[in-house]
Amino acid sequence: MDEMRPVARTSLSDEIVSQIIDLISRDVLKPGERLPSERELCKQFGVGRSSVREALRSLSVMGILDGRVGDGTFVSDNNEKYLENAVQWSLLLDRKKIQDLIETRLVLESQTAFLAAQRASSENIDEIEHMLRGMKASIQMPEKYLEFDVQFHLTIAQATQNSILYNLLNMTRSYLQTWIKGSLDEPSAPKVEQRAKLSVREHQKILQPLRKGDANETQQAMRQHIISSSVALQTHFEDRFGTTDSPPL
Amino acid sequence: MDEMRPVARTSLSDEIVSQIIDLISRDVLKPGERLPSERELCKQFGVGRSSVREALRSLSVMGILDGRVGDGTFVSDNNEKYLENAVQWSLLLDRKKIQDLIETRLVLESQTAFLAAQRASSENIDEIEHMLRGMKASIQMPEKYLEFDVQFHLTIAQATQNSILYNLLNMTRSYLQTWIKGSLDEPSAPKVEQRAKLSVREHQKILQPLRKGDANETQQAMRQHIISSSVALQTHFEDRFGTTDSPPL
DNA sequence: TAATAACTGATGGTCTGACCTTTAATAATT
DNA sequence: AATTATTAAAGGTCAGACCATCAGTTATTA
Repeated sequence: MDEMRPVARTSLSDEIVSQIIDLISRDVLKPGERLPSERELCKQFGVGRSSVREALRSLSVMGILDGRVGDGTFVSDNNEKYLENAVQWSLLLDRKKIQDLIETRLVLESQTAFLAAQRASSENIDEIEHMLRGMKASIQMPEKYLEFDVQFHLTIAQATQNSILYNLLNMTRSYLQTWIKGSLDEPSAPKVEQRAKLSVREHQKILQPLRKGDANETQQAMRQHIISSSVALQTHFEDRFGTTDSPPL
Repeated sequence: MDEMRPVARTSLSDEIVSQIIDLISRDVLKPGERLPSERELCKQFGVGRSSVREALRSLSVMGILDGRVGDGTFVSDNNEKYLENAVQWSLLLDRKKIQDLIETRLVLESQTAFLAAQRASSENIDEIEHMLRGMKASIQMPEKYLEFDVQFHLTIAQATQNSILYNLLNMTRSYLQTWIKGSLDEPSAPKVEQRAKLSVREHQKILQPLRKGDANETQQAMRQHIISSSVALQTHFEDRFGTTDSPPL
C-alpha cells in the first residue's frame, strides 16, 4: 500500500495557467503577441470567465502576461520580470533583510566578475569600455553617471552568458538602486564628484585585469569596489562584512 | 513641465494587495493566521467579491497567502516561497537554462560554505555533524541518504545567517533535485552505494575545515564536491565548466 | 464508553450575465 | 489635413447563485 500518491487536484484556473505557459514555452504564443479576449478564452477553454481571469491574473503577477484595459492581454516581452519582483515583495515584508541583500550583491558581483573575465568576448569588452568612458564624461552629472555605472556592471554580468546570474544580479542591483540614489542626495553632496572620481579609478582597476582575462584579479577588484561603494549603505545598517583583513569571500 | 508623473491608477484589487501586504509587514496579520472570509473582506473593503478574489489570488501566487477550500485563507508561514517559484516558472519557459542553474548553484554553494565557516555557531556545527552521521547510517537507502544530504547543505546555508542566500540556494537545490533523484534510478544503479561512499568522504572534507573556521579550505572542498556531484547532471547537457585545470570560479 | 458515522454550516472555487471605464480605430466634422 | 465625435471591443467590477470540500458537531454504533 505504498505506491499510492496523492492525486493532483489542480483547479481549473491552475490548469489554464499550465496550458498557457506551455503554449508560450512552445513558442505558439510569442512575446509581444496578443491573446484572444477573455470572453473568447472562455469558449476555447470551456470555462467561466472567473477561471480565465484568475489564470490571467496569476500569469500577470508572474510577469509573464501583461493586461491592458481596453486593448487586450499580451505576452510580456521580458519573461524575467518575475524574478525582479520576487525579492522586492520579500523585502517589503521584512526590511531587515537589506543587509542580506547587500551581502548577496557582493557575492554575485564578485563571482560574475570572475566568470566574465574568463568568458567575455571582445564585443563585451568594447561595451564595458564604452560604459567606463561614459562614466568619465558624465562625472559631474550624478544621474547620468549612475546610469553608465549600472550598465557597466550589467554588461559584465551579461558577459558571463549565464542568464540566471545576470537576472539575480540585476534584481539585487535594481532594488538597492533606491538607496544608492538616496545616498547621492545626502548632505555630503559636495563630496559626490570626489566619490565619482574614486569610483572611476575602481572601475578601471576592474576593467584592466578583465581585459587580460585575469579572473582572480578581476574578482578582487570588483570585491573592493563593491565594498567601497557599499559603505554609504552599510552605515545605515549594522556592520557585517568588510571589517576583517581576511576577505570574507 | 517636467515634474508631472503619471498618477498611480491602481486597480481595486491591487489596492487591496497593497493593504494586505502592509498589514502583514506591520504584524497585524501574523504568519499562520486566518484572514476573514472572502465575503467578509468584501464588506470590509467595500468591493465586490471578484476584486477581493483577484487580490487574494495575487498574494497566493506570491506565496504570501495560502487558500484552503472549505477552511479559509491563511498567511503563509514561509514568506520565501515566492522566490522558489520564480526560477521554476522561468525554467519552464526555457529549459535551456539548466546549465545556468547548475553553475549558479556552484556559485551559491561555495560562497555559503565560505561564509558558514566564518559564522557557524556550535549549534550549527552540531546539526551539520548530525546530518553527516545520518548520511553514513543510510548509505544503502538512497531516498533517506538524499534527505540528509539536502539538510547538510541547507544547514550550512543557514549558518551564514543570510536568509536571501539561504533561499536562493534552497531554490536552486530544490529545482535540481528532480534531476538528482532521476540520476539515482539510472542503469548505473549498482554504483549508487559506491557513489554514496565517495559522497560521504567529500562531505567530511567540507566539515573538517568548516569546524576549524578555515573558510578558504571549506569553500574549496565544497567546490570540489559540487562539481563532482554535478557530473551526472552535466553529461545530460553541454559542457561548460569542470574541464579546465584552472578552476572556472 | 469509545470509536465511528452522519450531519451541518461556512469556505473557497466556479458560473452567469450584467454594467462600467478605458482604449484604439474609425467616421464625421471643421 | 487636422481635429473631434463616435463606436465597438477590451479589461475591470459587481451581484447572486451553485458546487465541492473541509472542520467541527452531533448522532449512531459496537
